[in-house]
Amino acid sequence: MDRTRALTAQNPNQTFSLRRFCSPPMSCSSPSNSKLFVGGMSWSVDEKSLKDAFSSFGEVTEVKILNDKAIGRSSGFGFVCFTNQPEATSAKDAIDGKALLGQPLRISYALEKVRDAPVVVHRLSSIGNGTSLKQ
DNA sequence: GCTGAGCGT
Repeated sequence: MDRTRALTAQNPNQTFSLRRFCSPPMSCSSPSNSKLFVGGMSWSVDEKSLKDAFSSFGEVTEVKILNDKAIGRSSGFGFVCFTNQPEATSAKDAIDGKALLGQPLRISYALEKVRDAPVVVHRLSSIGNGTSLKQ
């Protein structure tokens, strides 16, 4: 009669796979190009280290590491450009989550930062409107 | 022997 275990609606042993399911490229994974954003690495990582780590998965054509803005801390995030997208994706999926110099790295697709002006007016050569007939 | 999110001239 005595149930040693009360049938509670919740089982303490039921582990819910509450893992991050933001993996599917349906959220914000819009790899415009083989540009990858590397961050979360130690503030002592160099470009050659990242390039060496990324070049192991593909040919890295662009490697850039930026430094902080105000405090001027060591560089903690950077950008890596591959010659191909599959290589970048492979490297991202491979290095992303790993630890470099003892710190976990965070790799994501870099935002297409246009260094040119966001507005391309390129001058309007339609001033005369074509029919400049002045009667 | 520092401090840990974010996207570059």
